[in-house]
Amino acid sequence: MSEERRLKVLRAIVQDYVETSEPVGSKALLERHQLGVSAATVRNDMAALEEDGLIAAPHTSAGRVPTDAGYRLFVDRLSAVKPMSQAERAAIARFLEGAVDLDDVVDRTVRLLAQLTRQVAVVQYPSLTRSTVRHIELVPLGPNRLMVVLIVNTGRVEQRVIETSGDLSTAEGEATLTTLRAKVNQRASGERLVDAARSLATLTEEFAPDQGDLVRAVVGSLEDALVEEREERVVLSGTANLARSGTDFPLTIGPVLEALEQHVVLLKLLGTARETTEPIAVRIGHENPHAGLQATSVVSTEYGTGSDLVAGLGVLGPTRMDYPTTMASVRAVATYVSRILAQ
Amino acid sequence: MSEERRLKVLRAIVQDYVETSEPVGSKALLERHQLGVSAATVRNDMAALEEDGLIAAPHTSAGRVPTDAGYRLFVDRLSAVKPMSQAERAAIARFLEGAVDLDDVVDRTVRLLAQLTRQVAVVQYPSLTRSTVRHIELVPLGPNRLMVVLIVNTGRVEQRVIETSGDLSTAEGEATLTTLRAKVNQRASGERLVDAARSLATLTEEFAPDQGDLVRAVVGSLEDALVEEREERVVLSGTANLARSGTDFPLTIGPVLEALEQHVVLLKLLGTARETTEPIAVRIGHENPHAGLQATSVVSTEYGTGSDLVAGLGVLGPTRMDYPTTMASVRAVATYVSRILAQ
DNA sequence: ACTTGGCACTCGTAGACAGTGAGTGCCAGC
DNA sequence: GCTGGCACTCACTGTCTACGAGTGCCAAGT
Repeated sequence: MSEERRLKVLRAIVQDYVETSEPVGSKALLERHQLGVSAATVRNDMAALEEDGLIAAPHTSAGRVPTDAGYRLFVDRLSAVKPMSQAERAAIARFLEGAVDLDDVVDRTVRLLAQLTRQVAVVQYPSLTRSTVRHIELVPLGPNRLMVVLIVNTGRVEQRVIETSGDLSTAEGEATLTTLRAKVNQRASGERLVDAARSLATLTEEFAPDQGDLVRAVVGSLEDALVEEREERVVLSGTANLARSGTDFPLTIGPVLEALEQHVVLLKLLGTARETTEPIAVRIGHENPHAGLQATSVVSTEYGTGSDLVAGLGVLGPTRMDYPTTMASVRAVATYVSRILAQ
Repeated sequence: MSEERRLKVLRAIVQDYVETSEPVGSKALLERHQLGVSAATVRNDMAALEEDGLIAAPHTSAGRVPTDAGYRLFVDRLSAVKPMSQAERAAIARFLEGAVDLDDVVDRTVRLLAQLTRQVAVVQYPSLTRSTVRHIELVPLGPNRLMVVLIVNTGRVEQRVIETSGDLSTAEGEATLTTLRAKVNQRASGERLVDAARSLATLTEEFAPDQGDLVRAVVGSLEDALVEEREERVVLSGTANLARSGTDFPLTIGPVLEALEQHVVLLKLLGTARETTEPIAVRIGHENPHAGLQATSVVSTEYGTGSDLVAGLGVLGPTRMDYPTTMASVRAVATYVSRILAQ
């Protein structure tokens, strides 16, 4: 019994099932693929595949459907990422190039990805980890309220509002603020975020004790913003595609939507993309940690400019998904958005 | 035939249908409400109501279901906003008070609203229309790229990146930038956004012709940001509730999700809230302009601090919705978030 | 002029039942 | 190890029936 032909059969099953979304039987397989063997032989192979847990029958005497393990094997060994046409690549590039700022880049990326794959697209905001501080601004909002604005070289802006104990509206208060603004920028500008945080920590010493509270408050809030990496934000698009995906699983669409609302879950999904050695990570069905996503697959990858700016991006859809083309789209979009970000 | 009793019947039908999500017949109505009349009488009344287009029968010999017009009458004349308990109000206030910045306020608001109403919540970011400019920062990102940051007194930050023709990295370029930064702030700081835009328009005259390009570019981008009110952003939460809402309309959930992704549509929905005189606007079924939302209702209102800071907020759900309690939740959340924003 | 009880009628729903066909498993032969 | 053949299993479909919820209408009562 040729191992090779068995895999061919598995591949044919996956392809047919993805296309028709119906369990595929031995006869249908013969019609649609030139396997050069008879139906009975295919049946034997299918029995073996079922034995191995790669396919399963929903019920007696229906066709077979790939299991998660079957998809996994298909993705790992039976498929190649489908190359995209030159025209498609050009269209992607053109669409992304119209972006005016970082928000717009991310926005366009996520929309594009959703449209290309006709699935739910998830894009993480570029992380600040390796970025540097461009500028820090302190804006008084009232006698006891101060807004701290952190501008990063990638174009991201972080803002915090803090309550101060001393009165800022007095002449003395304003003077302190001016000094503080200058010193903070002197220490932090141009530094990497982690370094800036470290450097700011010792700033309190340079001020009189009675200004200590204000300085501590400002520095504390900056450290927060710098270290906590709070801007681990994600954007998503194409949720409507979930409803469209065949009569496949409109029943379990609820849990999926719930999972999508918990951005922490999405971040974890995209984060694990970095743990693999593969350029494109695929997580299939039960391989997903989250309970609501066990009927879905996630195709994700990294994007960004070198080691400077790294984030994740990907799509989520039913396990019955066209992996080769989806992977191609994800890869292409990641490539081009990285290029745009590099300017 | 007492007009009054007929309305009582309509109210009973709406209430029962909202609760059971099944067409309600004359008999069931008698069991659950003390109407003091017989089934036959109720039937006559129901026939009259159907004649008036207030209720309809899904098919012969099933119960009746309210029409959009029926809900409308119910909301306008047959129901009162259900007051919330002191404990609930306290819980809302406590939850919102934990917010650390504007983003967080909006985020918490939308989550809270979704959870309270068990529906899809939509919150618009506070609009800048009446706000004033706090500060403008010009940050060079490279020899030919400049980031313009606009900080508004409400705490919002807008950013744009522009390409410049002249080289900014020369000494001369930096000097121009410094001057420009000073002049721009001098003219715009403290002004209302529209006024600032007007005031900036004449700025070009103060610079040498060869700097005109740069100045024009910066001013143009600021005017964009100031006038275009691009930060008409909306956030939403609770989309998973759509799936849960009975076996009501999981069929048409697709179009709804699509509509929700088009933020322009949502903005328009919230915007029209301001056109009514009612404190809380209710748009029912076909009253919605968007085709995908004709099976849904929107309950929305304004929030913000006086005339200074006004935006919309609301929830969206199936037309079969508990209007009195939903309206109560929307009103309460709007009240408290306004209070928080007023500080 | 309403209200009421009664009654015939309509249909949607649920259950039973048989027929059909896709698909399988197995076996004997090549 | 492949192939054709054959019996078997079930899901699916369509039809038929019985049931019951609910209506519309009418004649009688207040």
